[in-house]
Amino acid sequence: MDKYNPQDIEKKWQKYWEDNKSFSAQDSSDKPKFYPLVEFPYPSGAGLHVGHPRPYTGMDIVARKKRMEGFNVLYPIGFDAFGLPTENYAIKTGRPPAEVTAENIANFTRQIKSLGISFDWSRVVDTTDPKYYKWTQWIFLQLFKHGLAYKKNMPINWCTSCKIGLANEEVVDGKCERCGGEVEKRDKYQWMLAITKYADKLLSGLEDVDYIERAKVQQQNWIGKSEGASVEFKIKNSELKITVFTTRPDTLFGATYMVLSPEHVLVEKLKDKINNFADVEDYINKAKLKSDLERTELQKEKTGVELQGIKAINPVNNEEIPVFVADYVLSTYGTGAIMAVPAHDERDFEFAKKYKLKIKEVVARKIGEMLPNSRRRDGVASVLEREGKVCILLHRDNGEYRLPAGGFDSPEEDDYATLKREIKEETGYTQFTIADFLGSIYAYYYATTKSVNRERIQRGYVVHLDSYEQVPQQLTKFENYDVQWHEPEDALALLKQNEVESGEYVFVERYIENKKYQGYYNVGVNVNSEFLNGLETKEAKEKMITWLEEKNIGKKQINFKLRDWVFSRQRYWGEPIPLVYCEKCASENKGGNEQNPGWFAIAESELPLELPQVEKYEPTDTGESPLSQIPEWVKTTCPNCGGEAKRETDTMPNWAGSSWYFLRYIDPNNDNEFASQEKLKYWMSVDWYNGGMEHTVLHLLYSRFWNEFLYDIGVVPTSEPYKKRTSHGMILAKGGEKMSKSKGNVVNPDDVTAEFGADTLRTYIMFMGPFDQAAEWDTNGLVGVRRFLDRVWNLQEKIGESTDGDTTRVLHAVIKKVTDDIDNMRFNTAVAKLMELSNEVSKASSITKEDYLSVVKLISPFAPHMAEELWEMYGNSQSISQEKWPEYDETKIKEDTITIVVQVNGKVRDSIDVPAEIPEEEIKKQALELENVKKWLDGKEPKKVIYVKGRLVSVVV
RNA sequence: GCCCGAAUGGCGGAACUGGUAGACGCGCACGACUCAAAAUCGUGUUCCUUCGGGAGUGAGAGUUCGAUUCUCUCUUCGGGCACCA
Repeated sequence: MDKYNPQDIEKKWQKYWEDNKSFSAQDSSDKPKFYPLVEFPYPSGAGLHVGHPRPYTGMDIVARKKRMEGFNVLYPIGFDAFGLPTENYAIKTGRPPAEVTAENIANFTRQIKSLGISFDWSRVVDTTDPKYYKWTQWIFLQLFKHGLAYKKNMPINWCTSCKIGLANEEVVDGKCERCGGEVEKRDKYQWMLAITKYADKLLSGLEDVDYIERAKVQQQNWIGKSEGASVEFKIKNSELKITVFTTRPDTLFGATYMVLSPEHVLVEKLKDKINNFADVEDYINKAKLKSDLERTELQKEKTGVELQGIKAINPVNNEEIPVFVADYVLSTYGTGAIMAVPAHDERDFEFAKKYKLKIKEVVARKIGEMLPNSRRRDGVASVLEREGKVCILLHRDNGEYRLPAGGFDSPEEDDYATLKREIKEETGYTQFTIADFLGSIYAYYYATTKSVNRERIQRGYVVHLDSYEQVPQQLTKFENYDVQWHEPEDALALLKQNEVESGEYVFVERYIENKKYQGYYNVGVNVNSEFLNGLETKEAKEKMITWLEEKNIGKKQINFKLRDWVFSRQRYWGEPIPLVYCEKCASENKGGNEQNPGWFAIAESELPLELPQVEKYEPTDTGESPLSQIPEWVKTTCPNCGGEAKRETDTMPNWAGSSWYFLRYIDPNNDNEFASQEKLKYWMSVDWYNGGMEHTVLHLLYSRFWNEFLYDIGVVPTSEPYKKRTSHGMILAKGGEKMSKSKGNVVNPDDVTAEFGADTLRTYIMFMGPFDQAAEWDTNGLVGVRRFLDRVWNLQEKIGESTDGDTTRVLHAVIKKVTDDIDNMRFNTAVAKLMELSNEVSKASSITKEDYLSVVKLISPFAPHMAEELWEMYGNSQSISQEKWPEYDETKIKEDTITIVVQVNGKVRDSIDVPAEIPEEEIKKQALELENVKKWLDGKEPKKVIYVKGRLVSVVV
């Protein structure tokens, strides 16, 4: 027998697969289809590192097994090759990006092929190939024609030292990634895609797909749907209005001021009426200078400036309220203005405290359950304090504890008067000052002292006792209390004894936790809100929206965090945007796109609009794309009037090519369509898409958006492109660091395959740990996996006349386990089971050829080269990848004799071997007769004997 | 701050639906083969122990005959979002 020699074997089979097109998918077949997908790589100059093979191998194992289970599998690969690293390399070396890209792709291809992944190499796509980006441009034109692309003035990141516009990803900690220079915002007209029009679809589409939960949650958060209302506030002595978005229209009565973002257009419009405009302008300029980072980092203290001379009118009570400009309000969310409700919003509360603005409470926390025959009696409660202790009253007859509290005697009585009266009556103290307000509670409860149900709004106060002098308590029949002083925590414990959650308990809790009133930011019951009083938040919202809609000053509104997609890059190495601008048509308002006067799509027959050759790839001083430096390319004729016109010189972001590549794999060489309808119907959707967590928001969302759009215009068969989405963990260098060129800790798969072989690399990467978790690279681990493969190879020696019973049983159990594990991407435990199987066979005296080949088939998705070689050696001509996946026989897994563990009081004391089908009574009897069990029973009668079938007997004494 | 996820031997990790914790691999120790070493094969390997046992899955409580698994509180680490009105 020859030794296992992966280097020779692997080259041989890679050539065989290539020559025989073993993994080419069939566009029509009787077999069911299966379309697995991995994210295609960016072909960098650095080549592959060991992180790349993880998703490729994982899905390869799934794909290979599916083929053996009789599926027609399309497992494609390609290259996402537009983008900055190549462009930056071109700038540095002056070499054309296309040339560099071709080299990198060739290298990546060689490396990926050396791993034995069963990709269909006849369908490779390259996003920089004009035959491919012809259709990227075509899709963009469809978006343009359907009103989903528009040009808008947007701030871009401008590096002051490189003098170029940077993509967001190139800005690291507010500095330029390349030179470390300052980055500032500059406004530029940019093409935008209206992804926000698909916000609802992108959100609801998540309900029907099988994505890992994290990916769904991240997308949901990114889309950020919130339901609420828009409300108009009039400005006093002006025709102008301030419109706000709020998720809490129920708190409108508590809106005591308004805030505009520094960028809000109204500030300029109100200029003449603002008495302190110089101050306001100064504040706005300072806010503009702050970078995004500073604005969010300096969130410790809120700042703002009042627009003096301006008052807004709260539409629900016609109160005049002040208006501020403050940068804690974002121009990019909602309407860029808010109504501030300091009592029920943490940020507004903080701001109001600082600028001493009115805080009006309109929502009270709700306590208890609605009781029948409730009687409303509002009142106050006081946390009466003295030397750090608080006053508690003990009822002499029923032992109930309470705080000094009571209801109002007359409608005119205010809180202070009620406190004064009640504290005197119940405690005899008369000298005190109000130290703090603790908020309101809306409570339903049973008043034991008076035997009635009550419904009450209770306002809580911290009351500081100034003198300990007591007048006699004014006891009545029901109010018969002893005054006690307790530490606040003890008081809380005593109040808790009342069993019913009381407002008073909550006040002492707030007293301890907050020390003072902090506002209430949750849902509750409306107070101080006229027609909303007594309503719970949900009903109050609805009633307020109805009221606003009736008065025509507001309406129900849904708002999203998702923003439109900035689609322009002032860069060379991207798809040219195939649009033309005609000044003449624009000024004469002739034809063209409604939202974009003067802009026209080029004729489809002119696609692809190819990237021209240029001398230099640097962006220009003005931040224009390098394409603007080629007059002969820019100059063109207007598709509308035939006159002179200019091409758009911006290019697309590199998210564009990857937003639809899964469609092109289906029909990669089609020159007439991006893919044939027939083929799309056969292959779509992608059955299983695996990728990195870093792409769950942008790439996944963008590609879902494009696919949903293409579905809406009737050119793809499914709304959602991916049925299932999983994620792989990163592979880290030793020490848990990320692998990076600068740290010099990158492991190149070429070195690993040269030393150990591709099959060892593949199997090791799968064995490292759970597929979806990060794993540390450890060369020692490779040794163990190589030993395993050597052992499997050497098991040939065991081939003989028979397989013994134990080995047969293990084989069938492993078939079951491995099949199940692959379906669930539990590759690490699948490999462990295969190792157990090979250990088992090593120990056995012999194994039949048929059973040995079953072992080889089970290993084939992990170590395909070795499996093919062994398969060939034992007289089979067809590739093992065409063979049938082993099936297990449940009856062969069953054991005749099983080991039952016997526990006494939860501790294992013995075990017995019994026939598998032993009756419960019999096993219990046997267990109790065991010497060890008798010893631990110590003569006592067992209280209980539990039998868990096939597992254990538990004896309880 | 908010929302997720995790924590198990010297190390990576395993454990079905609550039922013998530590599968599998690495490392280590001993043994076989060898003049010797490597490779390979075999045996052992959670900790403590008076060898009867006892303790043990980040910490503390709870439910249970029985908890790595379920509930609550806390600690640490990782990830995502972050003034989103």
